[in-house]
Amino acid sequence: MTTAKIRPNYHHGDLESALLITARKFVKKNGVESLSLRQIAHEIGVSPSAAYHYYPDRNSLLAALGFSLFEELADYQERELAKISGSGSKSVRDRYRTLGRTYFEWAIREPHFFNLMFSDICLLDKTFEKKLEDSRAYVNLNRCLDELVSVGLLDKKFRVNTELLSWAIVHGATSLIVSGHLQPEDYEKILDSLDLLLGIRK
Amino acid sequence: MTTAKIRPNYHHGDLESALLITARKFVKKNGVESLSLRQIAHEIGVSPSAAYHYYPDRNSLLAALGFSLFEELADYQERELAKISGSGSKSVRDRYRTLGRTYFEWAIREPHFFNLMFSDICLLDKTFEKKLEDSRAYVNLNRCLDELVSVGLLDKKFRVNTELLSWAIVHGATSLIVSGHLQPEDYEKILDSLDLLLGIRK
DNA sequence: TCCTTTATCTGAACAATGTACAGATAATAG
DNA sequence: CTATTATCTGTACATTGTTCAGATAAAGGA
Repeated sequence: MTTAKIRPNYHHGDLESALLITARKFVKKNGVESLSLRQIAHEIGVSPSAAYHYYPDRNSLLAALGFSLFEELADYQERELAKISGSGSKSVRDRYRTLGRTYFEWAIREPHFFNLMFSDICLLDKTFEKKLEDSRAYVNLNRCLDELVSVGLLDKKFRVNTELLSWAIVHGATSLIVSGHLQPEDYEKILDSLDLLLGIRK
Repeated sequence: MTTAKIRPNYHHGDLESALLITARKFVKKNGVESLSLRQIAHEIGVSPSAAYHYYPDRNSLLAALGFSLFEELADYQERELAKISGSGSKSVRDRYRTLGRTYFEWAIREPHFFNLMFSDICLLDKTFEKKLEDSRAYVNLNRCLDELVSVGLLDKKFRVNTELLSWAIVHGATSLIVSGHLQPEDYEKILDSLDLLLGIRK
């Protein structure tokens, strides 16, 4: 339970994370455009300008939110990965599929989050570029591809930028579906088309 | 009475397309967020509310702009396609590559356009879904894939949803690069990785 | 030609927004 | 207990999207 504050006005106590949590709720429901700093401040119970002590402007708050959403996605992916035990050929393949499936499903479930994460709002945060190699989702993908090699499902000489290709396919399908240019059922079609080309039978 | 009627303020003549043209200029320069109906109206020389005679709100103007940008992209693609003559194996393969390359290059050159086209602003226009089959870019892609089959570069039995797969790969790579999560040089890496998997040598 | 109708645009107004800034208030350190 | 610092308020300003009554020009009919 939260600590009972005698004075909820001055010194909120944890305004910085309260701003993030409330912003998350607003974006989740109505998307980035509808987010209003004043509404957030009102909901928390602080003055409209209180947020400026933690974030220089509206976009900075949104960027911080976007950054945290990458962690959320990785959390979800790792939770789903954990459900698959073993290191056999079938398990590794399942894990590889799961990485893509979770990416897609998460975006379908929270399209507003997905749009924020890949909008130019999160672009101004230059730390993103450096963080790519350290991104948990990216690390998990690379590890999974290495497992595919070690288990004999992917020849070592073919493992050249396969993490980029995998990401591009899953992200492309997801993005086109989230933006309404393709239908949700097209996700499976796209992966099946690739499998067919690669000579993989289900 | 206040404004001099020397200049034809009333009845601009072609305000609807002037709005589109000016909106295009603003989005091209600073993106969707920065677009202001009042600035547009001021630049054209009409009152702030003049636009509402042609578009019910700001997003409708942006959606109309986004729609026209799909045509612009198709124009550019067809112009580049026209530079490649012949129906031989090499020409067809060149055309296929060109479709992807132009998609990517266009997005890199006009990232704000690309973002608008695949934003949820252009989602509310329900006509988009129906127009997919009629979209020139989509038609060109399908035609090109059929040519790949007829020229022997793609076995007929593998041509299942390959247009969706192709689009997803190119769009995914492009989107990740435009959003700053990958670098421009990754586009070639991704296509090369696919070629390697498919056993295609350059 | 004059009159009526219709399409097009203006002007003023309103509520909401992001943001800046001076000062009030509470927590903290000495 | 006092001085300092971090945190938040209150006010203010410019800008925005949008509405709406009415002005103006164009078009059509007599």
